[in-house]
Amino acid sequence: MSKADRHLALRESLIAIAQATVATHGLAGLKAREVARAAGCALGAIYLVFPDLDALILAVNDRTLSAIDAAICASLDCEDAAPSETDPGRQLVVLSCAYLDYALAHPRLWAALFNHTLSPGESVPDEYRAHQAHLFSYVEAPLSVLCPSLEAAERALAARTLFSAVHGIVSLGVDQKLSPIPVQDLRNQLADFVQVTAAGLRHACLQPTRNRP
Amino acid sequence: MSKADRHLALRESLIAIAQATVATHGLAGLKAREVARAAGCALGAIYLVFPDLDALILAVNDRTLSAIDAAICASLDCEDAAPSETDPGRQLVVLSCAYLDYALAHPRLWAALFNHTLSPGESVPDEYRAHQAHLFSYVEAPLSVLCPSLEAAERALAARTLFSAVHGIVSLGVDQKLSPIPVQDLRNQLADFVQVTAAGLRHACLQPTRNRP
DNA sequence: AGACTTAATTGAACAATGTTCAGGAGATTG
DNA sequence: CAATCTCCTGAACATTGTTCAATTAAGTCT
Repeated sequence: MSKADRHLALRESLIAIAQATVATHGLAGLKAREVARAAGCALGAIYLVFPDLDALILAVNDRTLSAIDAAICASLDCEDAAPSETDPGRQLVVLSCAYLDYALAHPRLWAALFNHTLSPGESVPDEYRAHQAHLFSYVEAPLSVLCPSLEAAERALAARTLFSAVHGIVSLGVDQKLSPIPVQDLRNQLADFVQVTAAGLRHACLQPTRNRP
Repeated sequence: MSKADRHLALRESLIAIAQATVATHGLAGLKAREVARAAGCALGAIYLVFPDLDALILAVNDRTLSAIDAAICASLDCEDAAPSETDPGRQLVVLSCAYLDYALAHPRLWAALFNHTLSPGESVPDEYRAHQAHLFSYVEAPLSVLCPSLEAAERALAARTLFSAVHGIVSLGVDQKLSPIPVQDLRNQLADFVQVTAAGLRHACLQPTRNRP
């Protein structure tokens, strides 16, 4: 086994262990010594693969983004016995619920995406950004049906906004600091909200009168 | 000066110093020794006033919630030369923009509200929860005009959902991990989004057909 | 006022953490 | 086999939050 191979194998091992740790104990439960022990390597070996623990967390988050992407993709495909859902509003509801479902199923991995604040001066890798953009792109398809008149740049912006709104509902819905809300209520609120917003969007794009303060 | 007074004075001092520190350096910049030095007290004195640093952070966050409340209240009152804005959609836009403006003006204090995850087993104080509920209540007034048919509980839930959506747009709008978006674009997106959703809500509440997956 | 008791406050010590780097272990070469 | 070089180790360091024995201050009684 070559040096590069060992390097890669250790990298994989560390990411897998960190992922499992974050999934069960959250970001705060990730300790360098624990990871090293679980991986069967020396403490310092971590720093031969990652510049610091932040980079390891970033790698875990990258995996999480992939998993969310896969979950959303799957929700679009199988789509509960109705093979081709063509109503864009309903499509957006399906997307949103898939996002919510992932957050509920893997709350700590999901939280790690947003709780982790990178050290000052550091910037996220391009691949990470690409993953985020890919998630937004799922929103763009129904949006272009809803509002065909939008330019590409406008549509991208609107997709980001809509995604952010859904994220906010999910985020504060599962937040421990807010009064807890029953899961079914949360799901209903999210679905209704997306449906209403889709209806509003369809209507607004036919007669685009903008009212800004 | 009685014991209780000194206690209270030190408490005030610690909160003020912590607030200033978080405002300039973020949550991660809050160090027990720094705070003690700035307050002119011993390291251990902090723990005579707060059980741990988390409690101090919670106190700072409580102040931030008050400040946001005040900012939102002010935005409703002064309302750019138009003394009585009666359109509920516009009212919601004003509220949202006030929230965005606070986040932009005090990004680190605002981020501290959501980045801080409380230790397992601990729960937030009731006063904190009351502050959050009060923020939601601002949304309820326009909402009850938009959808008069809603029950009180439904309206409270809807207000929470709408607040969460706005929060999400603001949150991901200022997030360093997403590609940066010009402030003016963000403001426009937020205003348009709220307006569109308000229109959708008004329409949906006249003929409440719910479509859930 | 002075001696004694009680309470409040201190900051050195502790434990837990991320990160580094002098040195050792093992492979490669002459 | 010695010399050299590469890779890896884990003890040591710096920085944290938190505690608690020791010290100082406050109060009380005669």
